[in-house]
Parts: sequence; C-alpha cells; structure tokens
Amino acid sequence: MPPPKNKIPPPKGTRDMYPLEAARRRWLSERWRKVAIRHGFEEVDGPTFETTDLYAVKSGEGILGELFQSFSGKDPKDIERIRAGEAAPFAMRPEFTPSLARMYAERARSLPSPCKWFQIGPFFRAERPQRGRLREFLQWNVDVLGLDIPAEKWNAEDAEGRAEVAEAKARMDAEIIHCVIDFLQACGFDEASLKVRVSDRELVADLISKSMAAVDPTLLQQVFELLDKRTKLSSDKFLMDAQQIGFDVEAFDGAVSQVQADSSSTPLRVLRELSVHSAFNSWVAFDPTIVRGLAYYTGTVFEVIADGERAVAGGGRYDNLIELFGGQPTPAVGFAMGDVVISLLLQDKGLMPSDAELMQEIGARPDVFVIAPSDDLDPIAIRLLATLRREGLHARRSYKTTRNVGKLLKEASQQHARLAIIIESADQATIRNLDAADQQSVQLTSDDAPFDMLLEAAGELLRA
RNA sequence: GUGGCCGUAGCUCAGUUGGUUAGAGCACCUGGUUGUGGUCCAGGAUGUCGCGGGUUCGAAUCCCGUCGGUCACCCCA
Repeated sequence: MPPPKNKIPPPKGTRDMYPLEAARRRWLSERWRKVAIRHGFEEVDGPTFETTDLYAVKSGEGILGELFQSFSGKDPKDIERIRAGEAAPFAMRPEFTPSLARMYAERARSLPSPCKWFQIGPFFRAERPQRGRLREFLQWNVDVLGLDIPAEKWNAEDAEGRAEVAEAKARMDAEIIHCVIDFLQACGFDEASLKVRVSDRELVADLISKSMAAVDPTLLQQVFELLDKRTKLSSDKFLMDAQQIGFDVEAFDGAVSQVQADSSSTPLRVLRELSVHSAFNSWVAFDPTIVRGLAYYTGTVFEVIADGERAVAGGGRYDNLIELFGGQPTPAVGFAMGDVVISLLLQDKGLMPSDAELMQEIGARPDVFVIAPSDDLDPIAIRLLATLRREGLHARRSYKTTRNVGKLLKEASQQHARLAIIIESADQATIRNLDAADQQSVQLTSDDAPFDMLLEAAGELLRA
C-alpha cells in the first residue's frame, strides 16, 4: 500500500497512548485490580464485541442508538440488512453487565454464592465526546451476584423471610460501596473532595406513592426522571413539571426529611450496614435525587460525585437481570468506574503520582543504568548489561555519543533509574545509588566469577 | 444526533487595521565546560498556521465547507 497522502488522525473520541499515558492507564488499572482482589473479588472478562441481540434484551431503543455496530463483511446478507436499516449482527460492548449476566447464568449452579467478580477492559459508546466522556474508555466493573444466605431463601414471600433477604442484600450492597470507597481512599481522596450519594428505588417509590393521589408504573418512572433532573432544573421549572404530573413536592420532601430525621432507623439499610465496615459514614449520604438512568436498577442506587466533574462511578442493585438472561432469579449488585473522569480528577486534585512513583508501582522503573565513559569500555558495558538482564533486572544504557559522565548521569536520573554503574576500568566500577546520591567503589571482575561482586552490591542496594 | 465557542512547533502561547523568508518559552538534538544528576555556554532541527475550497495583486488573519476539541441538550446501560 502506498503511504497515505493525508494524515489519518485517531477516530473521534479515542486516544493515542504515548509512554506516559500508557503508564498512567496501567497504573490506574493496577490500582483497580489490587483493590478488587483484596476485597475478595475474582477477575473475569468477556468478548469486546457481542451479538447485538444481547444488548436488545433489556430496554431497547436508547441503548441501540449508541452502539458501535460491526460485522465481518464476509456475509453479503449482513450488508443487505444494514442497508435496509437493520442493526448489524455484532456490537462493540458498551457495558459489561449483559456479558456478566450471561456468564453467570451459564454456570450459576457451579459458582460460589455470593459470587464476587470484577472486570477491567475497554468499552465503546457512539456518543458525542466531551470532557470526561470518550467513545473508547477503560472501565472497572465490580459485582456481587447472589447473597450470603441459601438460594432457597432468596425469593422468600413471608415477612420474616423478606426481612432476612433485605438484610443480606444490604450487606452485599455495603461490600460494593466499601470497595469503591477503599479505592478512592487509596488514591488519596477524602470525603471533602468526593461524596457517595446513595438512594433506594424501593424506598423512594414508597415515598412517592405517599405524595401522589394514584401511582401507576408509568407515572412512577416519570417522577424518577423528574427527580433525576432536580439538581439541573430551576426550582420553578421543577415545581411546574411536578404539578403537571400530579407529584406533590412538598409532601415528598416532608416524607424524605421525616425519614432522615428518624434516628432510630437510618433511611437506608445499606448505610447502616456500611457503618459496620468502619468509619465510612462521612463519605456517604442519602440523596433521593440519585436515580441512575432508568434501565434495570431495582433497589439501592449510588453515585460517586465530585463537584465540577461528571459522576466518577455509579451502580446499584439489579435483582431481575440474571433471569432475563436465562438464569434463576438472582439478586445482584454492582458498580462501574471509567478511567476518563477519575483520571481528570486525579490530575485536578494533584493526586496523580509522579512519573517515578508511577513507574515504580507498575514495575517499569529501571533498576540499573550502565555508563561506559570511554569507547574501550563498551564491550564490558554490553556484557554487564546482558548479565544484569539475565539476573532479571531492568538494565539500560545510553545510546548517545557523549562520554560525559555528568550528562549520562543526568540521562539516568531522567529515566528514573535507581542505580548507576560507572565502569571505571576493566576491573573496577562505581555503583551509585541515584535516590540517595551516594556511591561506592566495587571490584568489577574476579578471576572465576565476573561481575559477582557487582551483582551482589547492586542486589543489596535494590532490596533496600 | 442538535446548537454555541475554539483550532498557530511535541507542550503553553504571541503574531500589529489582510502585506515579503511565521516567533518566544519549555521539551528535543549536537558540541563545549566541572568525571558525578533536571547547571552553564554555544549551536541545531521542527510547522503543508487542523484540512479543503473561495474572495484578493497578496490570507495564519476575511467567507463557506469539513475534521477535531470543548460547552449545553442527550446519555450516564
């Protein structure tokens, strides 16, 4: 193929990742992974593209419009269908939940209960990009499927059984929220910069029904939609819209504050459960305007919010989704966090680690930088590099022509190397700790074991 | 997808009412200087002024289109 005449930029809403950006992304996903693992979640993954039907199972219209559709191009029928305005057979995954639900339903009988899974990978949405919203992004999904009580009890009908289930759900919800907060804390955020707003659709639906003459499911949806917009609308507009659908705002607000004021029972079970974990109360608050889309949440819903940015993470309980994908009715709860908003926030708050810390954490920091101050020492340097690398160390050298030791040390520190080894002669070297700025002279070779003394000294410094 | 704003070197920007070979700082490269770390000195390379078209003797500058970014709507699965 001839070289393209015009530059071809990356597609809208995608990113080219140069070493620094790639290192940051890896650092973030390592953090995600580390936190999820220490909370007892196991990593899973699915295909990055799925059958389009998978996303049509729940909802339908709105979601399909934001899918990146795809097809192999090998089947003429596909092209005909697409020409006719039908959906392509495949779609780049816009979320993980349907894949997760399918995977769980497929093997539910042999999986532990509760089943705690997390996933990290790229997702795609054909939305118009904005700050904090791209068309390709990395997402961390964490879910708890099932409960910590026997499956026979999950669908109990009697009052006592239902109470037991509600308690179990609250415990799982709390585990999910605890996991997010732990991650945020590990990144250096505190409750002043981020808040977790929690609501419960069942509870709010209950409060709504007390604020309206008659409630049917459609009307309930409308009220949820309106509540979702409450912080965005002017209060006049909000009140007008509420009146139009017969929603008594005053009564609703009264019911909310009454519930909040009742010190004998926290409004949300999940908040009560969360306080058992430890002192996370300051992070979380009940907020009835948190609705989280309208697709499939059934109980607890929550969002991590920072002012000035869009939501950092969000999730909730989706108790009827697994059966939609062919499984037994299974209570489930989870959340997702994208890399875009959290990265912006880390930058804004100065919490993004320095390049050296970043490289250290992802294991990309050079252990040793070898300096040969004259041409005749080059062969020794090359041999030393080979030896260091065979020992499993990350060893580098300069590719510049200069022999100026000062400049080469500068290069070593720019690359954040931990040690510099300056070859002085055929049998003498200086090993310098670049962090501590101190150095020692070491014998380079001995008769029977070349580099042994040096390796030992370097190993000692690196372990420190 | 709809509407508003923006687009000059890798980055942050300057560029006089349209006027000749488009600039600075940082970063990068080379040489020198103290054989010991973001120093100092000297030098260097880099832009199809986002792209395409139009107006004009002449366009980074004015007009149209397009691409990209950004803000609002939307969405937040």
